[in-house]
Amino acid sequence: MPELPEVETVVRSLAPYLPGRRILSAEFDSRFVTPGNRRALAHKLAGRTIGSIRRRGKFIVILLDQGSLSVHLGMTGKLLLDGERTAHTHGVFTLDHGVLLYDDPRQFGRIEWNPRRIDKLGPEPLEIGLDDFVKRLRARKSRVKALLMNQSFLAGMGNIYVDEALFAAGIHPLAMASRLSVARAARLYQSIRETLTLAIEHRGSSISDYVDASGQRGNFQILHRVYGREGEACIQCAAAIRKIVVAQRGTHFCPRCQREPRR
DNA sequence: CTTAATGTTCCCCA
DNA sequence: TTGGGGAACATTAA
Repeated sequence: MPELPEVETVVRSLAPYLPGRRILSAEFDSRFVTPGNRRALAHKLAGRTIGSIRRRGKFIVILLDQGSLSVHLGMTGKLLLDGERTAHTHGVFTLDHGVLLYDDPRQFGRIEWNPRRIDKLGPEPLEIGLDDFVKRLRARKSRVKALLMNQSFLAGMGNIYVDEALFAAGIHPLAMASRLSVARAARLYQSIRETLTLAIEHRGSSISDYVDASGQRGNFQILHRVYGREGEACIQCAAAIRKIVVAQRGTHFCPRCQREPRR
């Protein structure tokens, strides 16, 4: 469920409530979501006070009075404030006021103490400068779709927003990054910024079950122009949207607006 | 019954 | 060192 706009929305929905809260106790029951010693993790969290909550790439980072906690929502993870426990609730944070639940059917998400994975993330797409982005992009010999999904190149983009940004930029997902002109790379930079900014304004995309911490769905899915629209008419040229597989992910694009790169 | 799903990591190969 | 391809992780819905 979560790419940058969804994670940002979750963080914003928690920010008014979490800072200053004390974690009275924590419980974890999944060896996938919380690999390692779950009781030790719960023990480290008990008694901690939450300082702040922020987003880095697709990670939610909660700074504590001692140490920090990171939550990655994987594909189906949810952080819910005062929500109902289900068969897929794998984390429970009992606070001095309220309860924070981690719910994740597929258990691809991770809850980690002092995470080091975050150190390997590339720059934030809404913070990197144009020149830096263009230079980094054109230095890579990789399909542009695969590159934008690579979190060490750029942090936060996922399958939905890469497809949407490439459509907005008129770039084919199989185009080689190193062969994009400076002008086309610059257009991609702007398309990424506009797509992500608009998606955040619409509180993210709820394709199947994404909700923020208060259980509210996002609305950006109704504005998707290629993702999930295979066979439907392109909103710009009416050609049928095509779906192929790139980097093992369903990839949607307009064959007319995003021309096949010549090889 | 088979396939695909908003993600990441690891292994093998070029 | 870089990048591509495939498998794996667990669950559900179409």
